Amino acid sequence: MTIVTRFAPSPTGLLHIGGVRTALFSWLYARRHAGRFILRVEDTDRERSTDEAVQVILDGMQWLGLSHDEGPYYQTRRFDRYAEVLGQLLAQGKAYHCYCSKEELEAMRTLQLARKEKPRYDGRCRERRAPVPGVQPVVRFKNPLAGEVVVEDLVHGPVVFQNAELDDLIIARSDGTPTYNFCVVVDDSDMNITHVIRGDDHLNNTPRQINMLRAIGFTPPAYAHVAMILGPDGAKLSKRHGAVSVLHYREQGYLPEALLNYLVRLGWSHGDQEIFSLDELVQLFDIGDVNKAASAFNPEKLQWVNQQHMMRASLPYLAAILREQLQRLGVQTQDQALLEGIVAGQRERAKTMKEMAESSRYFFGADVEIDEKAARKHLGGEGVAVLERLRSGFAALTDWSAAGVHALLSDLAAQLGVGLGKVAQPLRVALTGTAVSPPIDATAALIGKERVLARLERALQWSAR
RNA sequence: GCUCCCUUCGUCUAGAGGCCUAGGACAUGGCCCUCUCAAGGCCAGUACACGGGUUCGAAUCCCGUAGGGAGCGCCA
Repeated sequence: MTIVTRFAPSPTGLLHIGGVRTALFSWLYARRHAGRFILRVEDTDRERSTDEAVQVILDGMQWLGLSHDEGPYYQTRRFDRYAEVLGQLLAQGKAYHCYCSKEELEAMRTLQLARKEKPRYDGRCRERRAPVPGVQPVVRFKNPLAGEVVVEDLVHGPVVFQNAELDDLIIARSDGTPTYNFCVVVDDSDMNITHVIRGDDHLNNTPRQINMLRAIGFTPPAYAHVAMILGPDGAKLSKRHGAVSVLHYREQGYLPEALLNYLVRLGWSHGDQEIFSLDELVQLFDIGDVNKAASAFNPEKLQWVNQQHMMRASLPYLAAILREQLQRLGVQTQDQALLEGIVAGQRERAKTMKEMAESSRYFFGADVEIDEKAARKHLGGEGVAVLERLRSGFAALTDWSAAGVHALLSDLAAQLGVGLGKVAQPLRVALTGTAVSPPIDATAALIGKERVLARLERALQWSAR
């Protein structure tokens, strides 16, 4: 049997990391078993669904590389099909029209709550024969009255629900449009979904869906309900710390494979391994190994994971991302060698590609902005003499490479009888404007002789002012 | 209120009765390396929610309690 999973987000809010994680689990499970992965947009709530949210889902999935084999399907384009199944259920007496008014229903609920009962529809229209004039009825599914439904959940194990706890839910509104639970059931059945992997907020819906699935003659799929992601404070994820569009992470300079790696480790592990390539995940992931408990989102660890991936990624790949990030800062460049050189020098001192771009501005443009504090510390006093010696030394340097620069610096330090730091720091401030950069020999090599000499000159001017 | 779910370091997790005086990772502190900052290496502290059982033996099994979460919509 071919494994078929799906990711079925509703575009009523922007796709965030919680959704991404369930998408990832579904995708991984399908890939792991050489199955199919379907993308389905559950947009039946026309009031709250937005085109922007749909776009974020599409763009986000693409950025992350979570490719689908089918779809995207849109529920709003399948209304004819839902109407067809609805008609069948009605004809077979498995669903019925309910003429209760919202007021009537509301009264019923408050009464039940007052009696400390679980609010539920009492089925008063179940056996009604005659329509009520002037009332557009809703359609309710006739849920079994007795017995139990067992959800064989892949992460929770068997979960038992009593049918007596369930009521006859509305599957079509009075305007004829189908509701969520019904659409899901028809879709999962039509699309031959074998494994439903979703948030555990749906666990309570599952017995109803199983009953409906059986009513339309489909063997229910396997289910796996995964816990949600909490904010760093352990509370529900909010806009403050992560309930933002996934694309936000792209803007912030995170690598898609790093985000995925971080997310998969929330509730899943493989021994002591922390860093995984996507291929490894496809090999190792199993939905049955996922934890039951919710986990908190930890931005620091995400950063660490991101840097680990940066240190492992290829130079050309990172160079392309760095170029995009630089563009956001208004720096345009096509110099591939320079970009790769920067990546090589910066990737172990930046947590994100955005941070790398921000701390690499001195590789571009003619001048650098000199940081006052760093300049005061390194460009004054004995630094001046160092800078002057450097100026003449560099002017005469023919081997313009990191090794060549390094040789010059060590010689100078030896001549002056000081440590390398006494030479390197003034030079660093002169070249980068700051006291922090990749190794100064490599940095100087990347910046180039012409600009190095110009910046040395300018630093000397700063000292003399 | 009712139903369902969850509970190991601050955080992510390992752990499927003896290997656990509970392992790894992030974060934190210290040391080392070092031209800066990092990266890397080493070291340190901090956890089995609580209470009862079962057992020669429990983080692991059972039962309660507490705490947290979800659902109970003509929302998805």
